[in-house]
Amino acid sequence: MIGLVDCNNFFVSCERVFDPSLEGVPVVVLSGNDGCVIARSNEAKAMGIQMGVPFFRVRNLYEAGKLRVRSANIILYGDMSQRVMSLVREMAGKTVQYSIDESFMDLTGIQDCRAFGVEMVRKVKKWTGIPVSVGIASSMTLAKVASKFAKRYKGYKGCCMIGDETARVKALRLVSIGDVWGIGRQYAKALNLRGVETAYDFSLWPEREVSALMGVNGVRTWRELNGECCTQVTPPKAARSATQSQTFYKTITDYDELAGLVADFAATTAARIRRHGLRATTLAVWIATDRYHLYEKQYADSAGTRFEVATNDPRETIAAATACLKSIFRPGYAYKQAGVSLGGLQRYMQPTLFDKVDRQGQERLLKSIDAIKAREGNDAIRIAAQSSASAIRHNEFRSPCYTTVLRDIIRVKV
DNA sequence: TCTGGGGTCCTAGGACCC
DNA sequence: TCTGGGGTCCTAGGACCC
Repeated sequence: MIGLVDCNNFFVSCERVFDPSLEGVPVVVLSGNDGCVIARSNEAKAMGIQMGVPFFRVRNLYEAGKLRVRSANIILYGDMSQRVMSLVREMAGKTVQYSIDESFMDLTGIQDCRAFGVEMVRKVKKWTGIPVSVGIASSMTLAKVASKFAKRYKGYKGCCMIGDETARVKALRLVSIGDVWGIGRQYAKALNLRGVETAYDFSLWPEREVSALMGVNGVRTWRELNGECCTQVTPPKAARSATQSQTFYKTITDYDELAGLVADFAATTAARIRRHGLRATTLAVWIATDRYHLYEKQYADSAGTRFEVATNDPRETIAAATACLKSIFRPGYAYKQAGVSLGGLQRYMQPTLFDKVDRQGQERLLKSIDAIKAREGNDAIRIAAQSSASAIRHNEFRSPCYTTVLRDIIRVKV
């Protein structure tokens, strides 16, 4: 059997661990720049607040004291995630983390899967403060379905298992096709048009028709709903690309200001892949004006380039990103978004015959920079071209980094 | 009705996920 | 006034090869 552990309303739950006054009341967590709602407590969901809704649409609720609000604190959530996931690994053995708040588990060999799941829910809550749900079934897609039921009905004590054919059919009849993992908005619409309302309707379709409409991924989802296991719990492959992008709180018209931010993206993305021992062979830069303000002059473009020798040196990524930016920047526009993406990531470096860079010296320098950052903080050392993207981020409702920054550690009154 | 056949590589765009 | 950010995979089509 395959299990899925899923943290309930994860970002909100993290905030609640350190601020119990958020317990039992409507809470939302906002995206970067406090743009839109990216997590909701059950109480906030019950008020009808939708995922992804712009904050200004619900700000009145906050001002009326009916809604509590937090800016996203990814450092805190990342650390809490590690605590939960390491405990899950310890209990289940073979696991694969699927996202910041979900892990799949291979439960082969476990006698009483449901009892195991119930115990996991209890233990994770007790040890980390985070409430989780566990879904168990013969395939990943069905385990996803099961975890939704575990959340929906209190009687399951946090763990639902789809263990036989009767349970499978009963469950699929209760799930709308759009709520199935792998069926997004477009396919849900297309399927509704063809008379498919529930996951069960879909599971009865002939495989040929599924294949014609949705290709190989659709067939995989269809088979998994029918109980066949098509995806194994295997370690994730190394990342193939890494991106950093930002929607700015204000618009930017000045080239130098934009170039400083793009340089910062290029440098931090390089640092990120370096931490994973990866190098990039391609780089792309994109910029765009405010797509929501159509009465303003619109412009968006991107440009890419290729590295002769795969690199994770911020000096090289900054130089490449700056050249790309120069080729697409048009004066007279108010830019609202920009991003840098490194692609073709690989573990090895193949030097070329005419490479002019001293690669060993480069490696030594980068190691020294990383060591200084590790000791003195991320902002202790930077390339002159970089400005600070985080400095222009707007976060009105930021909570402290309780678990990762010493001065933010929680105080207990005596 | 008719068009050779079999490949590879790259890119852009579209679907999906959290 | 104010609308996120980070990914994956597949497919179709074009350029090119023999």
